Amino acid sequence: MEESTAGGRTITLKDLASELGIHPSTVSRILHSGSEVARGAASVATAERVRELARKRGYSPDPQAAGLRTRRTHLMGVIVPRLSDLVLAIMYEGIDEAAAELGYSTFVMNSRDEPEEQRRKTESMLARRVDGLIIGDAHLDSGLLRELASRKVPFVLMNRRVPGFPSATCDDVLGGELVADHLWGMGHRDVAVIAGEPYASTAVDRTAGFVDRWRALGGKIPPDAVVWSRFDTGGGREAAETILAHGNSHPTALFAVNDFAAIGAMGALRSHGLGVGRDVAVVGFNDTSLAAELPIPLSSVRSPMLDIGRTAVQLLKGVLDGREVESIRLKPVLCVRESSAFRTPV
Amino acid sequence: MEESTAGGRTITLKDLASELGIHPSTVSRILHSGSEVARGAASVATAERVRELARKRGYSPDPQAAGLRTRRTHLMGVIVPRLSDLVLAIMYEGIDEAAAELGYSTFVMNSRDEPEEQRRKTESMLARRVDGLIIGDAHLDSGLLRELASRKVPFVLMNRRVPGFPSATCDDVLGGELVADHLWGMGHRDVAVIAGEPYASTAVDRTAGFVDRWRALGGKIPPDAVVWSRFDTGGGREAAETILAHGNSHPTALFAVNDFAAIGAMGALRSHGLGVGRDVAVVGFNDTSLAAELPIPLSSVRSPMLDIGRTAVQLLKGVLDGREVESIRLKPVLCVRESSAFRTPV
DNA sequence: CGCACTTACCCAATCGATTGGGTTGTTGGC
DNA sequence: GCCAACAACCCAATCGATTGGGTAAGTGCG
Repeated sequence: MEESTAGGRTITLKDLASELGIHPSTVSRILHSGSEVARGAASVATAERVRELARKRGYSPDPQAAGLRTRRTHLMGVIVPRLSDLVLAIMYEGIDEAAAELGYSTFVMNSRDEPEEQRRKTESMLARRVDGLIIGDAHLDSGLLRELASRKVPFVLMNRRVPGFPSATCDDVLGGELVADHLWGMGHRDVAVIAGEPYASTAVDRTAGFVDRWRALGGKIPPDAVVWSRFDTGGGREAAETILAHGNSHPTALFAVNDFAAIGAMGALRSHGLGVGRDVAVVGFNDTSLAAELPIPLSSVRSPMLDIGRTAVQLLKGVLDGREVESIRLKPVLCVRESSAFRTPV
Repeated sequence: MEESTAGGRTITLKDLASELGIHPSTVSRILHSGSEVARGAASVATAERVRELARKRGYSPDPQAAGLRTRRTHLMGVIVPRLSDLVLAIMYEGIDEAAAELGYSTFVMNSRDEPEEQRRKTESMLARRVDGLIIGDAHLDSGLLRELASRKVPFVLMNRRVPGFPSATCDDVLGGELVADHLWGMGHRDVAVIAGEPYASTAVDRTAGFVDRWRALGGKIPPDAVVWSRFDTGGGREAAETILAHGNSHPTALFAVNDFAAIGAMGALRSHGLGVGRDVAVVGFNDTSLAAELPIPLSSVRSPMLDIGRTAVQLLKGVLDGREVESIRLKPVLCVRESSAFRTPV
C-alpha cells in the first residue's frame, strides 16, 4: 500500500489505462469481476499487469461514479431509536461487521422513537440512495413500513418485529417464558412486570411470553401488575414506584423487559427499603455488560445482540438479491445472578 | 411530500426540466443556490414554477451524481474505539446532529483502539470519499495522523487530543484538578488513581491534572498509586485489585478516569469488604447516565460529551472551508454524589 | 486455403448534476 | 434610432466507472 491518494490526486481507471496503454474499459473489466467477466476481457498477462499497477498506485474505485452508473451504492441505512442505547449500539456493531464483510458500508441514524423523526430519517437515508434499510425502531402500529413496502424500498426489521415484514430479532416470547419458569421455580407467586413501551414488539412479546407462561403454570397476574414504561432507568424507577404504590404488600419478584429499566427499579426498591435479591427478586433483559457488574449482579435474559445485527444484514442482503427471506428469531438464554437467586417458600 | 420515489422511478433534474420545457442546467441553478446564483439564472416566475414542481414531484438530487461532479460527498467519516462505549456513542449523537444541520451525513466505524484497524478503517473511509474525518480514537504515539496530514486529508480529533492537530475535547486536565481539589477538601490524604490507557490523552491528562494538583496541594502520590488500566469495568476491577494488593493499608479514595472503570473498582472494593463512600471514596469521569443511578451514586466529572461531538463537526467544517482552526477544550464540572460525599478527618 | 471461432481488446454511450461559456430578446441611455 | 447592458435561458463538456456492442488478429479444422 504505497498511497491511495498519490500526490493529492486520486487515481482513476483512466490513469491506469493510459499508463498501460490500454482502454479504461479493459481495466474496469479486469478489476471488476474476480474472474467471471475478466476471463474473456484480457489476457492473463495483461490482467496481471493491471492488477499490479492498481496495487502499486493504490487505486480504489470511486463509489460515486460506480454507483451513478450501476444504481447501487453498496450502502445500507440503519435506523435505531438511539445509538447511545447500549443494546442498539451492539446490534449496530454486528451490522457494521457483517456489512463490511459483504462489501457494504452503513449509515446509522437516531429516530428517538418519534414517528416524525422516523419518517424524516428514512427519507434522508433514501435521499442518500442507500440500497436498503435496516429498521431497528419499528413501531407495531406504524404506517411507515407499509408505505415503504408499497414504494418497494428494500428493508428488513431488526430488534423489533412487526408481523408481515422480515425481521431479525430475539425470540422475546421465549425470553419472557424463561423468566416465568425461573421465578415460578424459585417459589415466587406474587410478581409484577415492568413492561416497556407498548409500541415495541420487544416489550409486548417479552411481557406476553412471561404472562402467558405464568398463567399456564397456574399463577395469577392482576392487570395492574403489568406496568408499561419507558426503556430507560427513569422509566424503570417510575414503574417500580407505581407497582410499590399499589396496596400495602409488594410483589416478591419484578421482571423488567430491559436491563436499564431493571436498574431503575432496583433503585426504587432500595429507596423503599427493600433488599434486591433478598426481599424482591429482579430480572432484566438483554444481559448488557452492566448486569453482571452491578453491586448486586442482575439476573438477565441474554439476547444475542451482535448476532441479531449480523442476521439483519444477511436478511437485507437476501432482499437486495431478490430472494424471499424469512424472519429469524434468535434464542435467548437466562443468566441467573444474585438479584433473583434466592428461593421463596411456596 | 407526495412521493420521493414516484412509481419506482427516481425524479431527475432532466425530468423536471423537460416537464417544464426548460433546460436542466437552468433547473439546477434554480434549485442549487438559494438566491446567489439563482438570481441571474432565471426569472422569479420560472424559479417559482421549478421549485413548486420539484416539491410536488418530491425531487431530491442524487448525491452520487452531484458528488461526482463537484468532488465533494458531504460525508464526514467518524472513527471511534467502539460505539458501544456510551461516551463515544453520545459524542457521535452530537456529531450526527450537528452534521445534519450543516447538510452533511456521517459514517461511523469502530477501530477497537487497534492501530491496524485504525489504518484500515481510515482507508475505508477515504475509499468512500468522505470529505473529512473526525478521529475519536487518536493515540498519542500514532504515526497515522502525521501521515494523514501529509496526505492533506482534512481531519480533526475528538475526545482525545494530540499536540499539533486540531481537536475538540474536554479539558481533561481541569477535570483531574477538580477531583484533586474535591478529595483533598474532603480530607483525603491517601489516594490512588486508576489511570486508563497511557496512549489516550484523556487518561494521561486526567491523571496528570489530578496528580499535579494533588502535589501542588501538598499531597503525596507514590508511583505505584497510579495504575494504568483498560477503560472498561474489567480494567477498573483489575486496577483496583492491584491497588488493594499493595501493602496492608488501602487508600481512602480512588479516582478512576472513566465511569466504567470506576464501577469495576467499586465491585473490587465491595468484594474486599470495603464500603464505597464509607471506607473508600470513588470518583469517576464523564458522568455517564449510569453514575447517578448506581445503588451508591457515583461522583463523576461531567464532560460535555454532546457538545464535544458538535464542536468536532464545527472544527471539521472549518477545516473543509479552508479556515485555520484552533483546538477547543470544553469545561467539565464535578458532580459530587454519595460515593465521595463523606469527610475524612485530616 | 478459407471460414468459423476465439481471444484480446477498443469505442462510445450512459448514469445525474454541475458549470463555464454562449445566445437570444428586451430595455435604457443618449 | 443605435449600441450597450442586462435578463433569461440554452449548450455541451465534465466527473469516473460501467457495459453492450464492435473489430482486428490469431487459431483450428475440414
